[in-house]
Amino acid sequence: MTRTGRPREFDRDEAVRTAMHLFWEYGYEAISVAELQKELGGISAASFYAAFGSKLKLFKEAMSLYMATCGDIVAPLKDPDQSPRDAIKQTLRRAIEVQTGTTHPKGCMAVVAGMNLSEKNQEILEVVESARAETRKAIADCITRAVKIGELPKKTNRESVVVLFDTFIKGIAIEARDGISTAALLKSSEVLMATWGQFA
Amino acid sequence: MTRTGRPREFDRDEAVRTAMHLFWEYGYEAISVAELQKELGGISAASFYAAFGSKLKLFKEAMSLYMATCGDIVAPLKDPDQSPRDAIKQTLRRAIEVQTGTTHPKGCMAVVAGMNLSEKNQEILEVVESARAETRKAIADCITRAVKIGELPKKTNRESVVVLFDTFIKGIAIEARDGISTAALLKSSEVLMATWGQFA
DNA sequence: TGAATTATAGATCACTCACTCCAGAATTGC
DNA sequence: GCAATTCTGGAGTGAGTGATCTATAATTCA
Repeated sequence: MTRTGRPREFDRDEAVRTAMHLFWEYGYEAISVAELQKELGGISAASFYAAFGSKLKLFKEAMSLYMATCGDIVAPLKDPDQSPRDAIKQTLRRAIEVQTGTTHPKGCMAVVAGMNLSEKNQEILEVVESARAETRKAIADCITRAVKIGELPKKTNRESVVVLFDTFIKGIAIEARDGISTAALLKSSEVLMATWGQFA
Repeated sequence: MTRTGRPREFDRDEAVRTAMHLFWEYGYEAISVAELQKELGGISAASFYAAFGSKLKLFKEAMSLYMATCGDIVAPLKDPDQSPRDAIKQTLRRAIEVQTGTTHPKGCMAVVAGMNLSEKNQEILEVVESARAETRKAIADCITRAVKIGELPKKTNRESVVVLFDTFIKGIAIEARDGISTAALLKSSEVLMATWGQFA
């Protein structure tokens, strides 16, 4: 079933990817629709709204793309065949490598893209907060599993451990923005992981 | 030496404090001058600019106030009579208690207030980044002192330890914004501190 | 009292914001 | 060819942006 009507003159998927990078770099409010139009190939306002509906909808699409690609650092945590300890280790490594990467903006989009919002754009807050909650949930499930299979003692204060790792992961976003190197963050994550046996 | 001319009809210091809270809550760009005027007691634009010069200058004043008051979590680190370990412990506690406090916005102003900036306001970036760098520097000096006085082994990879604590502290800002409790963060900071002896 | 100084209210500046409308162009199905 | 459909450029929307202007009000000092 071919689509009728005049064909779009730009690649929609590529445009969403570009928009993701722009929102990631500047945040929702600090990148204007006019700038998006320009960066998306100099498309007109009419084309922009015909293709994406609104700035808000485009952001949601960009955020979904992010979570499905760069932002998917929690995949190892969900693998039931993997040891929880190794899974956390890998998730830390992935978070650091993505957030300090050079092929895209620094930091975690879920942390940095919806930080400064005026009253009228509070809906964006829900989008980024639920994205951040996903990561936290995945860590919590992993730690629960670690206790269940005996990799952590039964008496472990699970919440403390979850919050410890989650806080570190969220902090990476700021460190990356401040230019802290991949190597330095990886080493500090090793120090953090070396404490696994200490948890009580 | 009394000041001549018509006296200001609002309390300038209180206005800067109010502005600090607004910038802290919404970030630099997401709070407009018009809103600032309204919250500062319904002052006119003329009064605003006569008192503060510009939005940028008011932000700088607000940031200075923040660093001198709420944001001053690093004071313990600079006390040469205090054990570095206790100093770090106290700084973590202060960071958590301030950032999850209920008398002001959540999170660290240096982290959250200048996150989303358009090209024209990059000067704000320098302000917040240098504020964040202050904290990092204070931690680094403290860890150096810890090694010097033998509280940490000479072979300690200092940068890793500094980045570990700094990342955790910066992460608190995000956790606080996400509603993680003071208690949960304090417990996770204790878990983190329990690893002090592990550093190698 | 009157000059000097400073703060005020209110109008206004050029510009940007997200978004819409319209007429025409490019495609598909018949 | 022709209707139906979709996308395009360009003009334009009202509301909001940070900042300035003018005229006037309130104060100190002489």
